[in-house]
Amino acid sequence: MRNINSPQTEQALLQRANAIAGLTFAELAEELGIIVPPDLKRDKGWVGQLIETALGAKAGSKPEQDFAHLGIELKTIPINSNGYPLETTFVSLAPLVQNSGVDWQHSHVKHKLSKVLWIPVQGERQIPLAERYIGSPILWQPNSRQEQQLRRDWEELMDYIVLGKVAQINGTLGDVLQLRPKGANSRAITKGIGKNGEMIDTLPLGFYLRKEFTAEILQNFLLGK
DNA sequence: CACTGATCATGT
DNA sequence: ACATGATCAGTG
Repeated sequence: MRNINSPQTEQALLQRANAIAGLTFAELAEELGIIVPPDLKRDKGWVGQLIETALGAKAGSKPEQDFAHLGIELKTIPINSNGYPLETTFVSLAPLVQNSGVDWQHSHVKHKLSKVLWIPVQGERQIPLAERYIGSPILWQPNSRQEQQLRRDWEELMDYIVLGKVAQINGTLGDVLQLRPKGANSRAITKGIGKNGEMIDTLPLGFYLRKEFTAEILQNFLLGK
């Protein structure tokens, strides 16, 4: 696999992202010497890692933005033929303990979403993985209304966590941000706060952006907003 | 058929 | 277990 250096400026990153727009996964994978799997069933993160490699993001599991020196997080987003998101977007794990005093301004969610480079990709399963196209990049920062929506949901959801109501949490809570399981499987365990304030074993949860929210980001870009 | 809950791969 | 990258798939 060819090594690609990390872009040193936002402009250079955007230039690279624009350069791969219009390629199929097969075309980009060949350039990079990467094998395209038959489907994503056992390679759910493959598209994200393909784009990371192409744009020079460091691979790995480090808990920081993809382009920390640029303050930019990279996200691929699968869309249908109408340009509408096919999936929610994972943001970060929810802190289920040691979270008293954490406010929105210092939250992982706010930090991760402060600046995101979205790469729309074709995601419909009827299209063979190799033949799916990469779309044009969208560099996004939340506007004041979007940040207010995120903050309101984050604060509501964190209240459940801090007040020992994790057992009452489900994916229906939150207008634009939701909490859903995030782990190897339903047997995954982490520490949380119980209804009497005690430490309990519970399912790890992650913050996800609802499709309606990311759809607005993509739509605003098309409208030149 | 959209959505929530479940799941997969990999590195630390 | 937790962080990265996400999509799968049963069901209301």
